[in-house]
Amino acid sequence: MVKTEDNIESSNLREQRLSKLEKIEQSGIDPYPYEFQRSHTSEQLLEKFSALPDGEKSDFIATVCGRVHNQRNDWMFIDLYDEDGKLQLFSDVDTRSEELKSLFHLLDKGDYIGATGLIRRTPRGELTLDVQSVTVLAKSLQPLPEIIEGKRRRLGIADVETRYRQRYIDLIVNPDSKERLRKRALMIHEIRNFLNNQGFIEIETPILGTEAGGAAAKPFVTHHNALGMDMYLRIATELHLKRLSVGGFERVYEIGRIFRNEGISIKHNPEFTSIELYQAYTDVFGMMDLTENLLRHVCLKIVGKLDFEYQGEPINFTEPFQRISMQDAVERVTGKRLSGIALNDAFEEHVEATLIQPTFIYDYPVEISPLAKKHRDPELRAQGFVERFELFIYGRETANAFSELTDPRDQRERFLEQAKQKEAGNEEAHVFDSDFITALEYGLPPTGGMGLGIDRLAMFLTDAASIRDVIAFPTMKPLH
RNA sequence: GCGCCUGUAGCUCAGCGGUAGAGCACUCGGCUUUUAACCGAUUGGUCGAUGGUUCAAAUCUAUCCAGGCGCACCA
Repeated sequence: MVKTEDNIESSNLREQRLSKLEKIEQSGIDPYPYEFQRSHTSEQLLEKFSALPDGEKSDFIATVCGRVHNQRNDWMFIDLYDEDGKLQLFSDVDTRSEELKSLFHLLDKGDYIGATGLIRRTPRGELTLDVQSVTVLAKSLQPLPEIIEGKRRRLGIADVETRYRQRYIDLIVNPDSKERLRKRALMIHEIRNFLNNQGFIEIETPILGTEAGGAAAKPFVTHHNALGMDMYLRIATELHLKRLSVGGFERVYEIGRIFRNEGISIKHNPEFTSIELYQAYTDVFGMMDLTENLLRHVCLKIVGKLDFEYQGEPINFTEPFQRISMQDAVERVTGKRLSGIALNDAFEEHVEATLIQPTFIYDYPVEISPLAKKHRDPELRAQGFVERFELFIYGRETANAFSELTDPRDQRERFLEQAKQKEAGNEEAHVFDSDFITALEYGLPPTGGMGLGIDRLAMFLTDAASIRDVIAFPTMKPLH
């Protein structure tokens, strides 16, 4: 137990801070006030006074606010952070008012404060606000984590579990984490921009449904009490979006959350974000061009150029993406010309991991493509190929597209085949969606469709090793 | 689901059968126009949980909990 003159009695940092909080209240200050008017953000001040020479004072009074990240020399120097960045505050110990003295005594790193004062630049070149008054904006009861990096000590956290479970701490202390989420948001914004500018419309389709179709995956099951029935979280947006195509939306897409009841890994989170888009009167090759253009656009906006490093590996979007058929790709490595499931297995085993630079692999076996149109080339059609591509980057499947199957008779057969597999025990076989077939019977025009994992794209563009780094609150087991 | 590794102070870690340690943070004092400020002192822990072995367990062991990585499944 610590016994001080101020009678702060505690064996616990939180208790200490609680005690300070009470003292702030007792002095008539609201530690959790309702609003605050600032005159500038840190970034605005740095910009406004970029020409102020070292050691010069301005005659400008500003009011700023943010979180105290560090304090030196008995609150003489304070690093105040807002969303834009840092501004240093200065308060001379000798000339400090009594109120300020006692207030600083009750503040801690992590507290939110506002401050008003004259702007100057120190002889060492740091833009600084000479504190005249301080407002408490939120007392922080929890100490912020710090790490030692070589000789440098800084706010930070090494424990990845805490970073994911308590993302707010991660965001406070790790600028990189905040930047990643910012870039992800910008990326999604730019995808929408790109598509909206080409006449696409975004329509939301159901997440909750009576069956989960459109992909081969196990769904999450939930229950609707009033209807007295189990319902499923969607595993794809495909079948609903194509119904919209039937309805006459010629360019439609949805960016939304998908749920798949599968394992968790560095590349998999049970809920993730996909984009699927459908464009009438085009085919799988139209989708290749669109995908390539979309990725270039987004890369340029997020990274600022068309090449970047992912986990130390240079990735280049400058050149036209390579395009090679699955048969050719496999033959090049194994010398064998295969088809069907054997082809796909050989591809996954021998080729996939080698596709570091963006590569479109096209012409897929019909067995694993129940929603794609049979190949227009009679020979390839006879060998059981459909018009489909997947885009690989860094050995990972990044996008998936077809000439959409529009013949309701063929679609019925494909679904029947899937139903057989389901009966044979394949939990992940597609469900038979009879209303979808009815929709096709009303007529789906020739359509190209493409799907892309937003999280995985965000990983590439922000050089994130784990999908959890680009998801604000990744799925975690509860503690106890 | 399987395999390997990890869990000790607020943070980062050492200790690996014999009285729980270090640096930083916190608190106090000194000094101060600093940016890891500096100097000194104090404080702080049911060693992830529960059993077992032992005179003695943070240490050995079993089970469980949580996490990381790899494999499998998948996007």
